[in-house]
Amino acid sequence: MAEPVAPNVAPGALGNSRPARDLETVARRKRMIDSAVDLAIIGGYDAVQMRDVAARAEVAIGTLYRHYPSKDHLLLAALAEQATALRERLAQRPPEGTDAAARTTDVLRRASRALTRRPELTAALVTALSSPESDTAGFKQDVEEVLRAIITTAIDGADIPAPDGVVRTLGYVWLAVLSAWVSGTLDAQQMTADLETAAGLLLDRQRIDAISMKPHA
Amino acid sequence: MAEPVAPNVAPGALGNSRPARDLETVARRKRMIDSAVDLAIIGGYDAVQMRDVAARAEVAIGTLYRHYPSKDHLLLAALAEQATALRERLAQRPPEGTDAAARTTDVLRRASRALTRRPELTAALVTALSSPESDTAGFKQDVEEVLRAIITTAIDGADIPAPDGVVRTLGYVWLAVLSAWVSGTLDAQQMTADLETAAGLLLDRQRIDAISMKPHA
DNA sequence: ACCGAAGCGAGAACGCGTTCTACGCCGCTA
DNA sequence: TAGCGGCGTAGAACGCGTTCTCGCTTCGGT
Repeated sequence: MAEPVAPNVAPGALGNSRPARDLETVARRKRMIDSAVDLAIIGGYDAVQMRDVAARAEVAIGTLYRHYPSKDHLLLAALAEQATALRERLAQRPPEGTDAAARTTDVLRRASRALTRRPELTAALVTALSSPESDTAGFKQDVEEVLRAIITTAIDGADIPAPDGVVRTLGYVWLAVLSAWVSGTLDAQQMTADLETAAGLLLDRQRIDAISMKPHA
Repeated sequence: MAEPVAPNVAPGALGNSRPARDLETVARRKRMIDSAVDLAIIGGYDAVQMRDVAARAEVAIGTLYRHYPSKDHLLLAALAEQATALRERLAQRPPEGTDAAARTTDVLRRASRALTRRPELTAALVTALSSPESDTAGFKQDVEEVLRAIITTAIDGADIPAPDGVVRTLGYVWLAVLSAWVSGTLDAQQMTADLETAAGLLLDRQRIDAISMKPHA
C-alpha cells in the first residue's frame, strides 16, 4: 500500500507495459536506495545528503526527487526494506523459550543486536522515522506494523489476555527506546534492558518482583 | 542542572553581581521564549523561524543564538516551562480514583486534554523533543523526568510491584503516542485510548480482559 | 512522420538554520 | 585614562533540503 511508487501517478498506472524502460527505472531506484544506505552506514543521517545520493546513484537530483519526494521518504523506503529483511531473518530461526515472555525477550534481544550492529545506519533510519512530516504517515505505519509483526510472532500461541494491546504497547516502547538511543539519552544496553523490562511487565506477571528494576544512571 | 543558562559559562558564573544588567538579560530570554511560543501556537514547528523569533523578541539573531544555541534548544527550553506548568496544574487538583490505575488514567486523560488544546504548540515542542541532536540529550531527560513525575504522583502510595519499571514504561508509551499524534499516525482519541490501555495493562491486571482492545482503523 | 507526455540530466535558485564579520556600548582593572 | 572582555546589533555569508528552468530523448497514438 505504501510502496514508494512514483508520485502523482494513478494507482497501478506503473503497470507492466514498458519492459525495458521499467527495468532501467527499477535499477535506478535500487541505486538510489543503496546509495542512501551506503552513506548512512558511514555517517548517519547528516551524511545522507541529497546531492551526494544523486551523484553516487548517477542520477540527477530532480530524478531522485521524482521518485522519493523528500529525504525522509527516501530513508523510510530504505527502512522498510531493512525492517522486512530483519523480520525475515528473525523468522528463520524461531525464538527460543517456552513461554511468551522468554520468546519475546529473545526476539527483542536479537533484533536490538542487529540494529546496533550498524549504529549509524540505524540512527539515520530511526531519525527519518521520527521526523514529523505528516505526508509520510502511511510509510511509518507500515514500518510500525513490521515491528509489531515481529513481536506478534514471538507471542503467538501463548495464552496472553489482550494480546493486541500488549503488542501495541510493546511496539510503542520499542519505538521510544530506539529514538532515545539515537538521541543519546540511552545506551544500547539500557535500551535492551528497558525493552525487556516492559516485555516482562506486560507478559510475565510472575516475574516482576524478581525484575525489581533499578533506576539507571 | 539543565537550565538553559548562557552557554560556555562556568556554572554559577552568572551570579548576582550586576543587577540591572542581569535583569535586562532575564527579560530578553523571556521575550525569546515567549516569541517562540507565540509563533508555535499559530503555525507549529515550521512557523518558529529563528529570524522571526529574533525580530519579535527585538533581539539580534546572534543574541538569540548566544542564549539558545539551536532552534531545538530554544523549543526545549519552552517545553521545560510548559511541562513544569502542566505538572503543577495537575497537582493542584489531585487525581480522582481509588486505585492506581484509575488515578493514572485520570491524570493522563487530563494531561492529554491540556496538550491537545493547543495542538500546534504541542506539535512544535514534541517535534523538538524528538529531534535527534545529541547535544540536547540532557534537556530531553529533564522533560522525560517531568512526565514520569506526573505519572508517579498518580501511582504513588498504591501497592504496585516494580513501580519504577512501570513508570518508565508508561513514560515511553506516552512519548511514543505523542510523537505518533504529531506525525499524524494517530488522532487525539486513539492517542488517549492507547495510553490508557497501556496504563491498564501495567497497573490493573484484573481489568485487562474487560479492556479487550480492538485494533483501531 | 508528427505530437504531446513523461522521464531524465545539468545546474541555478530559493528558504531557513546556522555561522561569521564588523562594530558599538558598558563596566572593570592596571 | 586606556585598554580589555563580555554582551549586544546589523547584516552578510554559508550549507543543505527542496524547487525550478531548460533542453534532450524516448515512446505511444494519430
